[in-house]
Parts: sequence; C-alpha cells; structure tokens
Amino acid sequence: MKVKAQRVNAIVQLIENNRVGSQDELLTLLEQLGFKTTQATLSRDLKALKVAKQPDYDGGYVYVMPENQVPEESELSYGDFPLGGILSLEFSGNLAVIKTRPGFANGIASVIDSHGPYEVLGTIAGDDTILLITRETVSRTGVVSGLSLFMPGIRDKVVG
Amino acid sequence: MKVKAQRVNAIVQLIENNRVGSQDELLTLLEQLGFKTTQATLSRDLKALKVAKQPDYDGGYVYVMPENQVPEESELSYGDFPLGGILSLEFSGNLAVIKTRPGFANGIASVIDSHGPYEVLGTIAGDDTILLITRETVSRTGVVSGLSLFMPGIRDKVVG
DNA sequence: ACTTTGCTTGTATAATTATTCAAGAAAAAG
DNA sequence: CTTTTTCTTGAATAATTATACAAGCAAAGT
Repeated sequence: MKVKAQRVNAIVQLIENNRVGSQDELLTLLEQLGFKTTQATLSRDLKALKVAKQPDYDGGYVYVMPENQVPEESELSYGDFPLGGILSLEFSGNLAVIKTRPGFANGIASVIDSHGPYEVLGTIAGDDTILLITRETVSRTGVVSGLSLFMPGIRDKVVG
Repeated sequence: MKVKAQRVNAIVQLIENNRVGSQDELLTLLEQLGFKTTQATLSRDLKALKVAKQPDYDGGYVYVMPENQVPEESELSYGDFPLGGILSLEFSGNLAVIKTRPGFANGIASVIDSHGPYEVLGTIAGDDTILLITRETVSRTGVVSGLSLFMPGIRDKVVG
C-alpha cells in the first residue's frame, strides 16, 4: 500500500511550501490534492516525520520540518543577492536585528538603503549586525514583505 | 512585576537543560523552583518565547528553544575580562547603551556576541559606544543578570 | 486624590492534538 | 489455501494546549 507513502510525501511538500497552522488545515489541503484521511492519521504522520509546531512571528503557529529548525547552510545562494550572508532576522519593538556573516552587514545594509522600502526608516550596520528601525505604523509582516520585494527568501530567515 | 521575567528565565533554563515533554511537566518543575502558576500562563509564555513542541526520538515530545544559537565558543574563559573598559550601562526602552573607553566598544561587543545571552537580540558597536537591543519579553534586571554571568561587576556600571 | 490605560494572570472553556480500540488489508508463515 | 501476524486506518475519546473573559494591579495621566 503506497497510499501512505504518497500522503507523507504530500505532507512534507505542503508544510515546506505553505504556512500550515493546524492539522485541520493540513487536512483540507490534502483533500484538495485528492487525499482523504482523518486528523488522527495526520497526528501520527506528523509525529513520525518529527514535524514540530512552533509559534509564528505573526501570532499564530506553523508546522516546521525538523531540518528547518536549524538555519540551513546548504541553501546559501550568492547569486543575485547575497542572501547567503544573512543568518537571521528578529524583531524587538519597532526594531529589527539582522544577523549576517562577518563583514556582510555593511553591504547588505546599503542594499536595503538603496531600495529604501517604505517600512524601514533607516539602518545602522556594524560588522555582522544590522539594526533596522521600522516605521511606527507598519506591522512586522509588513516589514518582511517590504524587504522580500528585493530580498527573496528573507522570510525564511525570520526567527520566532 | 519582575515575577514574569524571572519565570520566563527559569522556563528557558528548564527547557534547555531538561527534556520537558508537556506544559504540565514544566508546571511541576517550576513549582519545585518556587514558581506557582498555571498551564494557561505557560502556554502564553511558551508562545512568546517561540518554543516549539517537537516529536522526540523516544516516542514522546520535547519542547525546544528556537535554534538561533551561536556555536559554542561560549566555553572560552574571559577570566580577565576588560571590564575596566566599560564606563556605564544605561537603558532606554528595549535598548541599552554601554559607554566604553575609546576603542573598547568593538572588543567588548564581540565578547557579548560570543556569549549570546538570551536576553540580548544583538549589538552594534561604534568606537566608544555599544547599542544593545534586548528581547521584548525580558526585564532590565534580566538583561543585567544575563550579562553578569560573564561580565562580573557589570551591575556596578548600571546607571539609574 | 481619581481616572485611565495597559499588562499580567487565573478560571473556565474552546480548540487542537494524541491515543485507545477495533477492524480491515496486506504480508508472512504454516 | 488457511492461519497468523503486522500495518494502517477511522471513530471515539483522552489528553493537551490555546484563548476569551474578567479581575487585579501598577504606572501614567488628569
């Protein structure tokens, strides 16, 4: 019976590509792909896959694959944009701290400055840290969206 | 109320050092440390801390801290810590400013970075000033406590 | 003083997730 | 082929976790 294998495969894809926040949500997504099952089975599948449920930065929850728990070095892309230099993005109040690889902070900060996204008032860069002052009226998801316009993949760097 | 800050600190320690598998379990551990609270509060604390619940190898579940930790060179001994370079530590909102003697800022900031205390999101250093961005959920005394773990005497530098 | 505002918390409950139980299906053994 | 064992699953339920609500409290303003 390879139904299970296919379903498990689909679950992995769905969790990696969408922001799945509950098992019922996952259940619906699977139905749209033609898998019909129950929440009980999903609970078992998720346990077998070691998928963790983590609080999201926007106030909800997300299921995350175990290897996504640790920022993956393998996906460093030094192509268009030196996103590989970015290790994490974390918020505190109306500030955001971007951790970079040593020496990257100034370069990345100047890229942000040159694009001047509305949500960002300004940046200050050290050697491996960028401090980002956000506009008072914008949300955190708004800031991330603004950055992602020219920093594709930045969402994956958001911590917590 | 610094009860919350202390409790949150304790939660972090407990989760990092023990194999906590449920909120009730955590509740018991906290009671043994003298904290009396309820499951509801723990749920909120864990959400704020972005602690994830992950299936464990042994068939159970564990709570895990978000993995934004720096590799552990934290065992380095800074026995002769250049505390003399520090002139003052002062808070403003969720920021702290450390004034140092000229030229000391970068060195001291990198020491803080290498220890990566939980309470501190990141630092940016100039020549004689370090800006320290603190985590939203921690108190000022919590920050000072976190720093004093490897910067004995820092308390004496706190202004106000 | 008195409000007001915002934060923290507990109770009770809702929502979600895990597991028990039984049953059906496939593989393995006889 | 028949029996036995192992897997997988759904339904029901247990267990766990999240949240609505209200109360308590402190800081800040009037």
